[in-house]
Amino acid sequence: MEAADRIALRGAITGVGHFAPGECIHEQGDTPQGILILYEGVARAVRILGDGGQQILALFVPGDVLDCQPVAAPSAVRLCAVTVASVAKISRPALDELLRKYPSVGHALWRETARHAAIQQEWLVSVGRQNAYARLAHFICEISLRFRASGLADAESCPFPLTQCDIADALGISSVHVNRMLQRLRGERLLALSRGSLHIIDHDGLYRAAGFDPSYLGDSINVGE
Amino acid sequence: MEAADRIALRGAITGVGHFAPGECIHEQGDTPQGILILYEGVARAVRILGDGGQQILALFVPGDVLDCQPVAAPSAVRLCAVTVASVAKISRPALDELLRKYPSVGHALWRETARHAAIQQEWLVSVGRQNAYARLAHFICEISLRFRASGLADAESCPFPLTQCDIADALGISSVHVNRMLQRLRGERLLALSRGSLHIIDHDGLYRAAGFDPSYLGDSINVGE
DNA sequence: CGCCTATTTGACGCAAGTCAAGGGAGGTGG
DNA sequence: CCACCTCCCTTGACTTGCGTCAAATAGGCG
Repeated sequence: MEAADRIALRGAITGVGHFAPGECIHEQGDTPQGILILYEGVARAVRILGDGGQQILALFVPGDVLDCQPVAAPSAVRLCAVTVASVAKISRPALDELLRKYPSVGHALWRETARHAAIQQEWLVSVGRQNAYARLAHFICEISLRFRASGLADAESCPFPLTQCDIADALGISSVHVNRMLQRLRGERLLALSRGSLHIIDHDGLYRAAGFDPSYLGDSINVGE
Repeated sequence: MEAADRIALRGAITGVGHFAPGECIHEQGDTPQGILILYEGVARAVRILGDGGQQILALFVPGDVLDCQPVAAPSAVRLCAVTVASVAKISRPALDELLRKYPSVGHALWRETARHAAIQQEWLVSVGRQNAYARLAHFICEISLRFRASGLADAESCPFPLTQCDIADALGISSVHVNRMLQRLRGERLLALSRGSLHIIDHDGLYRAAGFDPSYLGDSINVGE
């Protein structure tokens, strides 16, 4: 994204919201009035199912656009803060104006939509074709890379704000089985994970266990401070 | 999509390709030179895995854009014809020109990207949180609706060009289990499926078994003849 | 008619789900 | 400063949905 576009995007912001962990940012079924950009913290998109279960469909780090769509339509997911989070909002009229004046911003947002579709596609491959062990390893690889890219993590260790139940809801397995597979990853000295902090011990080993290829993670639109 | 945009899009077409069933339209890892729009037939996007397995990530019907992305990047999937198919191509320079002259075409394509992301999201929910029975029912509901919307099916019956192995690769289960679940759907008198032709007997019953809500299927960009 | 591919069926094994109970760790209030 | 509560993690025992292997059957086509 060009510097001029970034400035234009920042100039179009019509409000900033602050959310506590677990708080709902946007409800499933409601129609979004504009787009939301995550500034600080971690958020997630989750589908609530009829039987009480839920599927986590995406995680967002600072710089990501939540539910990036060109037109207003009832949202198919609930957006929640995972950690304390702040979210910039660009209202629908402001967005229309912005897209009209700066067509390249539209392209950048389109690219952002495509980027999230690519990430979701990897999740689909992972959930569809890999066993729980590889799925968990893959998930952790992606998290650690995206957290690092967004400045949430340093080289040493990475914050990990998800419970094992959350991981289970993302991977489509049970939380008990997440625990079993985490034990295994720990036992194989691939990583350490405790008290909300992740440390990858054997980088290559973990990538190999996951069959992980990071090329699908492009650059986020990088809205900046 | 506006009529003017549709005309502009059609005018930008730089070539049409014809493909036999099973033939590869675009190879995984190659960088697309422009965008591809399916005119006739059915196509699919599939990820080839290292262990010989594969995951079908999308099905395309006439009017769909294959792998709709704003920028050229190595494709993460292989695109294959399922039936005999013809594909219109708009080369990268022609696309750039088109987007410059008709910004609203860009918005339509962006919407198409978002639409396919929404479909993929439903697949992720289905694969992640539903059992094989509901997954299969859901898949068949979607197929039949999309085929009908694109004019491939009439009210009576619907062409069904996929083998049970194909379904297995789409749903992330084994082909033997697809067979078992199909037997069950037949036994419950919800549908009939034989010799490449699908007939839904109990519409409501099938929707209920699948937990299917069709609202995620928006309109395709509808390029027309 | 014979080949090839897709479907069907059965037997068996395993990865993962479910249920249930116990143990920490942090937070809060007395 | 301790007691208690509430999440979350951990473990074990048992169950089951689905995978795998293998063989038989059925169509479609040259």
